[in-house]
Amino acid sequence: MSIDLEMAPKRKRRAGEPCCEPVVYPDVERAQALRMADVAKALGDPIRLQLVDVLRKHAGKVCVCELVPLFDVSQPTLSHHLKKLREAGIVDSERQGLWAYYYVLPGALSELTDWLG
Amino acid sequence: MSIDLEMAPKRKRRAGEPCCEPVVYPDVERAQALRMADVAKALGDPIRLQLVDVLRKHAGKVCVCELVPLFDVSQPTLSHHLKKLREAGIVDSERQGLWAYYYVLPGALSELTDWLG
DNA sequence: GCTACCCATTGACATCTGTCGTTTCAATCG
DNA sequence: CGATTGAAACGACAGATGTCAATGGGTAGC
Repeated sequence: MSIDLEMAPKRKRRAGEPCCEPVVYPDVERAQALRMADVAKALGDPIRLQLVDVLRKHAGKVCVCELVPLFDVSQPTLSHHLKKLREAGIVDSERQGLWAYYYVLPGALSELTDWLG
Repeated sequence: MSIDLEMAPKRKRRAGEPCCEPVVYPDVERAQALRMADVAKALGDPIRLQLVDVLRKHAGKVCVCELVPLFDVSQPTLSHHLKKLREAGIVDSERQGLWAYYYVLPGALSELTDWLG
Protein backbone atom coordinates (compact mmCIF):
# COMPACT_ATOMS: atom_id res chain seq x y z
CA MET A 1 0.00 0.00 0.00
CA SER A 2 3.00 2.23 0.51
CA ILE A 3 4.04 4.50 -2.30
CA ASP A 4 7.76 4.57 -1.68
CA LEU A 5 8.79 7.31 -4.03
CA GLU A 6 12.45 7.62 -4.78
CA MET A 7 13.10 11.28 -4.11
CA ALA A 8 15.12 12.77 -6.92
CA PRO A 9 18.11 14.93 -6.08
CA LYS A 10 17.19 18.59 -5.90
CA ARG A 11 19.63 20.27 -8.22
CA LYS A 12 18.81 22.13 -11.33
CA ARG A 13 18.72 19.78 -14.23
CA ARG A 14 20.66 20.52 -17.34
CA ALA A 15 18.53 21.44 -20.33
CA GLY A 16 17.07 18.38 -21.91
CA GLU A 17 17.34 16.17 -18.89
CA PRO A 18 14.13 15.12 -17.21
CA CYS A 19 13.28 17.04 -14.05
CA CYS A 20 12.94 14.05 -11.79
CA GLU A 21 13.32 10.35 -11.82
CA PRO A 22 10.23 8.96 -13.46
CA VAL A 23 7.95 7.63 -10.78
CA VAL A 24 5.12 5.27 -11.44
CA TYR A 25 2.10 5.71 -9.27
CA PRO A 26 0.67 2.40 -8.15
CA ASP A 27 -2.66 1.95 -9.81
CA VAL A 28 -4.07 0.03 -6.90
CA GLU A 29 -4.57 3.29 -5.07
CA ARG A 30 -6.56 4.65 -7.96
CA ALA A 31 -9.82 2.83 -7.41
CA GLN A 32 -9.59 3.30 -3.67
CA ALA A 33 -8.92 7.00 -4.10
CA LEU A 34 -11.97 7.30 -6.33
CA ARG A 35 -14.20 5.59 -3.79
CA MET A 36 -12.89 7.58 -0.85
CA ALA A 37 -13.07 10.85 -2.77
CA ASP A 38 -16.70 10.13 -3.57
CA VAL A 39 -17.47 9.66 0.10
CA ALA A 40 -15.48 12.75 1.05
CA LYS A 41 -17.24 14.81 -1.58
CA ALA A 42 -20.59 13.71 -0.23
CA LEU A 43 -19.48 14.88 3.21
CA GLY A 44 -18.16 18.10 1.74
CA ASP A 45 -21.34 20.04 2.39
CA PRO A 46 -22.22 21.28 5.87
CA ILE A 47 -25.84 20.21 5.58
CA ARG A 48 -24.97 16.71 4.44
CA LEU A 49 -22.33 16.38 7.12
CA GLN A 50 -24.83 17.40 9.77
CA LEU A 51 -27.38 15.03 8.27
CA VAL A 52 -24.95 12.16 8.69
CA ASP A 53 -24.19 13.42 12.16
CA VAL A 54 -27.83 13.36 13.19
CA LEU A 55 -28.46 10.00 11.58
CA ARG A 56 -25.43 8.47 13.22
CA LYS A 57 -26.44 9.69 16.65
CA HIS A 58 -29.70 7.84 16.27
CA ALA A 59 -29.03 4.20 16.04
CA GLY A 60 -32.39 3.59 14.40
CA LYS A 61 -34.02 5.16 11.41
CA VAL A 62 -35.08 8.78 11.23
CA CYS A 63 -38.11 10.13 9.41
CA VAL A 64 -37.50 12.81 6.80
CA CYS A 65 -40.23 14.93 8.31
CA GLU A 66 -38.05 15.28 11.39
CA LEU A 67 -34.97 16.21 9.42
CA VAL A 68 -36.52 19.02 7.41
CA PRO A 69 -37.12 21.44 10.30
CA LEU A 70 -33.52 21.03 11.46
CA PHE A 71 -32.14 22.90 8.48
CA ASP A 72 -32.80 26.20 6.82
CA VAL A 73 -33.43 24.74 3.41
CA SER A 74 -36.55 23.69 1.61
CA GLN A 75 -37.81 20.14 1.64
CA PRO A 76 -36.82 19.48 -2.01
CA THR A 77 -33.30 20.70 -1.27
CA LEU A 78 -32.99 18.39 1.70
CA SER A 79 -34.33 15.54 -0.39
CA HIS A 80 -31.65 16.35 -2.93
CA HIS A 81 -28.94 16.16 -0.27
CA LEU A 82 -30.29 12.86 0.99
CA LYS A 83 -30.18 11.55 -2.55
CA LYS A 84 -26.53 12.53 -2.81
CA LEU A 85 -25.77 10.68 0.39
CA ARG A 86 -27.67 7.67 -0.94
CA GLU A 87 -25.74 7.74 -4.21
CA ALA A 88 -22.48 7.88 -2.27
CA GLY A 89 -23.54 4.75 -0.41
CA ILE A 90 -23.44 6.49 2.95
CA VAL A 91 -27.11 6.22 3.82
CA ASP A 92 -30.09 4.26 2.68
CA SER A 93 -33.81 4.77 3.06
CA GLU A 94 -36.82 2.70 3.68
CA ARG A 95 -40.41 3.65 3.10
CA GLN A 96 -43.09 2.69 5.55
CA GLY A 97 -46.42 3.91 4.39
CA LEU A 98 -46.33 7.67 4.13
CA TRP A 99 -42.95 8.20 5.70
CA ALA A 100 -39.41 7.61 4.56
CA TYR A 101 -36.81 6.62 7.11
CA TYR A 102 -33.13 7.17 6.62
CA TYR A 103 -30.22 5.47 8.28
CA VAL A 104 -26.46 5.34 7.93
CA LEU A 105 -25.15 2.22 6.25
CA PRO A 106 -22.75 0.48 8.58
CA GLY A 107 -19.21 0.45 7.27
CA ALA A 108 -19.90 3.06 4.64
CA LEU A 109 -17.37 5.42 6.16
CA SER A 110 -14.84 2.88 7.32
CA GLU A 111 -12.54 2.96 4.32
CA LEU A 112 -12.14 6.73 4.53
CA THR A 113 -11.90 6.57 8.29
CA ASP A 114 -9.18 3.96 8.17
CA TRP A 115 -7.21 5.91 5.61
CA LEU A 116 -7.44 9.07 7.67
CA GLY A 117 -6.59 7.41 10.95
CA MET B 1 -22.56 17.14 21.93
CA SER B 2 -25.34 14.63 21.50
CA ILE B 3 -28.38 15.70 19.61
CA ASP B 4 -30.98 13.66 21.42
CA LEU B 5 -33.95 14.26 19.22
CA GLU B 6 -37.30 13.34 20.59
CA MET B 7 -38.71 11.17 17.89
CA ALA B 8 -42.21 12.25 17.11
CA PRO B 9 -44.94 9.63 16.89
CA LYS B 10 -45.26 8.26 13.40
CA ARG B 11 -48.93 8.68 12.67
CA LYS B 12 -50.50 10.90 10.14
CA ARG B 13 -51.12 14.30 11.59
CA ARG B 14 -54.51 15.84 11.41
CA ALA B 15 -54.77 18.83 9.11
CA GLY B 16 -53.34 21.91 10.80
CA GLU B 17 -51.22 20.13 13.32
CA PRO B 18 -47.46 20.38 12.95
CA CYS B 19 -45.81 17.32 11.45
CA CYS B 20 -43.29 16.79 14.21
CA GLU B 21 -42.26 18.17 17.51
CA PRO B 22 -40.26 21.28 16.78
CA VAL B 23 -36.61 20.46 17.25
CA VAL B 24 -33.85 22.99 17.65
CA TYR B 25 -30.54 22.04 16.21
CA PRO B 26 -27.68 22.93 18.52
CA ASP B 27 -25.77 25.76 16.93
CA VAL B 28 -22.49 24.64 18.42
CA GLU B 29 -22.26 21.94 15.81
CA ARG B 30 -22.64 24.50 13.08
CA ALA B 31 -19.13 25.91 13.08
CA GLN B 32 -17.60 22.50 13.48
CA ALA B 33 -19.67 21.14 10.61
CA LEU B 34 -18.50 24.01 8.42
CA ARG B 35 -14.86 23.35 9.21
CA MET B 36 -15.10 19.62 8.70
CA ALA B 37 -17.11 20.01 5.50
CA ASP B 38 -14.40 22.27 4.15
CA VAL B 39 -11.77 19.64 4.82
CA ALA B 40 -13.96 16.90 3.39
CA LYS B 41 -14.65 18.94 0.28
CA ALA B 42 -10.93 19.44 -0.23
CA LEU B 43 -10.49 15.67 -0.04
CA GLY B 44 -13.46 15.17 -2.36
CA ASP B 45 -11.34 14.98 -5.48
CA PRO B 46 -9.34 11.86 -6.34
CA ILE B 47 -6.25 13.82 -7.32
CA ARG B 48 -6.24 15.87 -4.13
CA LEU B 49 -6.84 12.79 -2.04
CA GLN B 50 -3.93 11.02 -3.69
CA LEU B 51 -1.82 14.14 -3.24
CA VAL B 52 -2.46 14.05 0.48
CA ASP B 53 -1.79 10.33 0.44
CA VAL B 54 1.61 10.79 -1.17
CA LEU B 55 2.53 13.71 1.06
CA ARG B 56 1.53 11.83 4.18
CA LYS B 57 3.60 8.82 3.25
CA HIS B 58 6.64 11.03 3.09
CA ALA B 59 7.35 12.42 6.48
CA GLY B 60 9.38 15.24 4.96
CA LYS B 61 8.57 17.73 2.26
CA VAL B 62 7.98 16.80 -1.35
CA CYS B 63 8.97 18.87 -4.36
CA VAL B 64 6.21 19.80 -6.80
CA CYS B 65 8.33 18.60 -9.69
CA GLU B 66 8.00 15.10 -8.28
CA LEU B 67 4.27 15.37 -7.87
CA VAL B 68 3.44 16.49 -11.37
CA PRO B 69 4.47 13.31 -13.20
CA LEU B 70 2.38 11.21 -10.82
CA PHE B 71 -0.88 12.50 -12.25
CA ASP B 72 -2.40 12.80 -15.66
CA VAL B 73 -3.11 16.50 -15.40
CA SER B 74 -1.19 19.55 -16.45
CA GLN B 75 1.14 21.39 -14.11
CA PRO B 76 -1.21 24.38 -13.69
CA THR B 77 -4.04 22.03 -12.78
CA LEU B 78 -1.94 20.34 -10.14
CA SER B 79 -0.89 23.73 -8.83
CA HIS B 80 -4.56 24.60 -8.58
CA HIS B 81 -5.28 21.47 -6.56
CA LEU B 82 -2.37 22.18 -4.24
CA LYS B 83 -3.73 25.65 -3.72
CA LYS B 84 -7.10 24.20 -2.73
CA LEU B 85 -5.43 21.95 -0.21
CA ARG B 86 -3.51 24.93 1.14
CA GLU B 87 -6.69 26.99 1.45
CA ALA B 88 -8.33 24.15 3.34
CA GLY B 89 -5.44 24.19 5.79
CA ILE B 90 -4.46 20.63 4.97
CA VAL B 91 -1.03 21.29 3.50
CA ASP B 92 1.45 24.10 3.42
CA SER B 93 4.38 24.87 1.16
CA GLU B 94 7.84 26.25 1.43
CA ARG B 95 10.04 27.61 -1.29
CA GLN B 96 13.73 26.84 -1.46
CA GLY B 97 15.27 28.49 -4.45
CA LEU B 98 13.66 27.11 -7.55
CA TRP B 99 11.68 24.44 -5.88
CA ALA B 100 8.54 24.41 -3.83
CA TYR B 101 8.10 21.77 -1.18
CA TYR B 102 4.75 20.66 0.14
CA TYR B 103 3.91 18.91 3.36
CA VAL B 104 0.82 17.94 5.32
CA LEU B 105 0.08 20.13 8.29
CA PRO B 106 0.01 18.00 11.42
CA GLY B 107 -3.43 17.83 12.99
CA ALA B 108 -5.16 19.27 9.96
CA LEU B 109 -7.26 16.16 9.53
CA SER B 110 -7.74 15.27 13.15
CA GLU B 111 -11.09 16.95 13.71
CA LEU B 112 -12.67 15.14 10.77
CA THR B 113 -10.90 11.93 11.69
CA ASP B 114 -12.15 12.07 15.25
CA TRP B 115 -15.70 12.76 14.14
CA LEU B 116 -15.62 9.85 11.71
CA GLY B 117 -14.05 7.41 14.14
C1' DG C 1 22.46 39.90 -19.04
C1' DC C 2 20.51 36.15 -21.37
C1' DT C 3 18.48 31.86 -21.23
C1' DA C 4 16.44 27.95 -19.11
C1' DC C 5 13.84 26.34 -15.54
C1' DC C 6 10.13 25.74 -11.71
C1' DC C 7 5.97 27.10 -10.12
C1' DA C 8 1.92 30.19 -9.69
C1' DT C 9 -1.62 32.97 -11.83
C1' DT C 10 -4.83 34.31 -15.33
C1' DG C 11 -8.47 33.69 -18.70
C1' DA C 12 -11.60 30.79 -20.83
C1' DC C 13 -14.77 27.09 -21.06
C1' DA C 14 -17.65 23.09 -20.12
C1' DT C 15 -19.47 20.72 -16.37
C1' DC C 16 -21.11 20.08 -11.77
C1' DT C 17 -23.57 21.83 -7.60
C1' DG C 18 -26.85 23.97 -4.43
C1' DT C 19 -31.06 26.05 -4.25
C1' DC C 20 -35.88 26.88 -5.04
C1' DG C 21 -40.75 26.59 -7.05
C1' DT C 22 -43.63 23.54 -9.10
C1' DT C 23 -45.14 19.15 -10.09
C1' DT C 24 -45.80 14.22 -9.53
C1' DC C 25 -46.61 9.96 -7.02
C1' DA C 26 -48.06 7.04 -3.52
C1' DA C 27 -50.48 6.42 0.63
C1' DT C 28 -53.77 7.67 4.14
C1' DC C 29 -58.00 9.56 5.96
C1' DG C 30 -62.77 10.87 5.76
C1' DC D 1 -64.05 8.14 -4.30
C1' DG D 2 -62.07 12.68 -3.32
C1' DA D 3 -59.13 15.33 -0.51
C1' DT D 4 -54.90 15.68 1.89
C1' DT D 5 -50.28 14.68 3.04
C1' DG D 6 -45.10 13.20 2.89
C1' DA D 7 -41.46 12.77 -0.09
C1' DA D 8 -39.21 12.41 -4.49
C1' DA D 9 -38.55 14.23 -9.18
C1' DC D 10 -38.40 17.91 -12.58
C1' DG D 11 -37.02 22.38 -14.53
C1' DA D 12 -34.51 26.43 -14.01
C1' DC D 13 -30.76 29.26 -12.73
C1' DA D 14 -26.76 31.41 -10.39
C1' DG D 15 -22.42 30.15 -8.69
C1' DA D 16 -18.59 26.95 -7.97
C1' DT D 17 -15.32 23.52 -9.92
C1' DG D 18 -11.88 21.06 -12.87
C1' DT D 19 -9.28 21.53 -16.77
C1' DC D 20 -6.09 23.47 -20.13
C1' DA D 21 -3.30 27.02 -22.87
C1' DA D 22 -0.96 31.01 -22.26
C1' DT D 23 1.37 34.16 -19.35
C1' DG D 24 4.10 35.95 -15.51
C1' DG D 25 7.67 36.06 -11.72
C1' DG D 26 11.58 34.47 -9.53
C1' DT D 27 15.86 31.83 -9.43
C1' DA D 28 19.91 29.44 -11.15
C1' DG D 29 23.40 28.58 -14.58
C1' DC D 30 26.18 30.25 -18.45
